[in-house]
Amino acid sequence: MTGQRRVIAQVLSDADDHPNVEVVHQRANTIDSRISLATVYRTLRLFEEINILERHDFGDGRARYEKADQDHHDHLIDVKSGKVIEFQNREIEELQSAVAKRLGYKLVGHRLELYAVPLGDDAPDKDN
Amino acid sequence: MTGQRRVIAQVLSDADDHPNVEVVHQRANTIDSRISLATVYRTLRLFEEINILERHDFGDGRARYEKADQDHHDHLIDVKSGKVIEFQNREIEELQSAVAKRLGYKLVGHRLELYAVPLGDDAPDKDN
DNA sequence: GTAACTGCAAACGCTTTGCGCGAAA
DNA sequence: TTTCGCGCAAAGCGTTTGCAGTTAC
Repeated sequence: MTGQRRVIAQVLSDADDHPNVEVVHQRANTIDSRISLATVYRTLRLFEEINILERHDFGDGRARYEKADQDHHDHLIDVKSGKVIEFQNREIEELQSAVAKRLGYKLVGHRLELYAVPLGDDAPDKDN
Repeated sequence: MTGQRRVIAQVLSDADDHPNVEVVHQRANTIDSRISLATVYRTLRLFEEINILERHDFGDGRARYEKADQDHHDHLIDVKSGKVIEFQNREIEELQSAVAKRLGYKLVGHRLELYAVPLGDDAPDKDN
């Protein structure tokens, strides 16, 4: 266990958001400025493989990470601000398994993301 | 409206799967071998922007396309074969809106993918 | 001392783009 | 004729990797 890995682990342990690799790199460098981007990539991948971290792809073309959680959750992405909110819904989970089963499959994983705008903030969309 | 665009439109109109760009390019070249990959990329993006096509990302790192459908559906991906099955489930859709609302949001889009293995085919996974 | 890890820079895979030629209207 | 689309090759972007030097143990 090297210093770099400890720092990167710390960064993600402290994070309460879903930082991408560049952001992890920046935060790591705040603690120790001698950590290269390649090491961040390598370490994040390593941590993902041993299930310490989860990798997500929220459609912006870069991977984002969070610590692998005890209890499963999905994500709602605020498309105005980019904020990510975690939620759980047992009913949806059960329906997913049921759908798979009905199609002759056993569910082994899923991806559910809700893209949404704050209520009361949804003026008829003028183009931005 | 050029010949290339007509061919590419045809290819996706005929497709009953979710081809990636390379596959679209191959199929297009079967009809007219003078269509470049760049044109395929440009045309698919164009068609997506005017809502003739939908772009998907099933986690393999390349975009996949299908014609924009009248009725919305989600996807189940057979992780053994890579096959993609479309399905609809009104209950899940409604629950998604409800979840968003409960969090103070209005749902504007979502992504739901089920990753699954064929029933009876799910032997305790030996490493592949 | 040895194996594992790191930084650097080069390479990678998918996608986009600048440019000059050619086709559509 | 004038605009728009095309093919080509180069560039862009996030990510991975070969290599030589450096660390952990």
